[in-house]
Amino acid sequence: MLSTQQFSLLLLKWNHDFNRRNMPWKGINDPYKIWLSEIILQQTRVDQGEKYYNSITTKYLTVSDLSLAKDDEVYKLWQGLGYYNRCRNMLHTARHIHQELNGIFPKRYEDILNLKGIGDYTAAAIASFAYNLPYAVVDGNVVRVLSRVFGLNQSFYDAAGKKFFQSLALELLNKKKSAEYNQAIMDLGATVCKPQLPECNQCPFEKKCIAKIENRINELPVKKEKLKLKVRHFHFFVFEDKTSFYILKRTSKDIWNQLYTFYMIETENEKVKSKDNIILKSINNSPQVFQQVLSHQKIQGYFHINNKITEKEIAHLNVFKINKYELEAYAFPRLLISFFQKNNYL
DNA sequence: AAGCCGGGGAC
DNA sequence: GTCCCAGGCTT
Repeated sequence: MLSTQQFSLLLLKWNHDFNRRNMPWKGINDPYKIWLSEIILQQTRVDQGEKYYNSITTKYLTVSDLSLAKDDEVYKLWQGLGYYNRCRNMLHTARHIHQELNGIFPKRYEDILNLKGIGDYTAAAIASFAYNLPYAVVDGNVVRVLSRVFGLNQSFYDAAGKKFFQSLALELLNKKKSAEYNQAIMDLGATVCKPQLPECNQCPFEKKCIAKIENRINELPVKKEKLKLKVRHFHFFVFEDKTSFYILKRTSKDIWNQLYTFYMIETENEKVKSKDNIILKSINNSPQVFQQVLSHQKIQGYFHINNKITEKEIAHLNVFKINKYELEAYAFPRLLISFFQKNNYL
């Protein structure tokens, strides 16, 4: 059995000798940029998040710069990244720091944790990377590495499991080199101890890894129960003239909050019944159909074009008029981007 | 505790 | 198709 000292030693040696992973935020200590990178990377692959990190940090050099930006401008930069409440919380926190904290990022773990959009993982990441404070990160990478190396059948997806892994991770943490250690274990998980086809021959724990020894690599970590896909039917009504579209901003707690779409209704199936909306007397009944599969729902998008509607009727809807050349100023869901591209608007 | 929130890359 | 990603918030 591996002692905590051995674990840390082997990990740091691997990090020094073999880890060549490089990312724009790696090794920096600006809490603002570290915070941005961590928010962007929540449930998001490094490859996917990197260009968003670059564009946001290029446009807003400090947290105060970001705090002064317009919502729509920032959401536009976030477009396509998903989990849009992260963007909402990010703006809230930037403005809180600018207005209430004189633009100074908090330095204590508890204060960092209290910021909107920051949970256990992100607080530990910022505290260790920016200030080298002794807090252990527990993300998907860490759970996978620890589960395999120590052969843990504990699930991470309940309160007891979270506590268990956080406790173990803290015990293993090299308290004097928390930044280096935390980065190393995540890098190991991302580049060697991968979810599928891990490269055990490059792993410093190969000879000690319980999962490897007992041939349980594919069983660990204990998987999260997969959620069943709910199918939803969204009917979009494209009101347009030569130069303009009518769009609206979504403001419910539903999917795509704060993004823009056409006027839309949701129905039980692919059919729109006249009772579904009295305004839509003359809907086009052969819409363009686009589908988007998300992790938790499948969305069928029906785009009804050439709708006959008067200005007076439009006034009853929640929409406003934009010029077609303004499309690039608004953040749209992927599904609408597909529609715009297919019809050569983008 | 369970549900909800996007989108995409690797296989 | 399946898995899962530098998770967190709401109910």
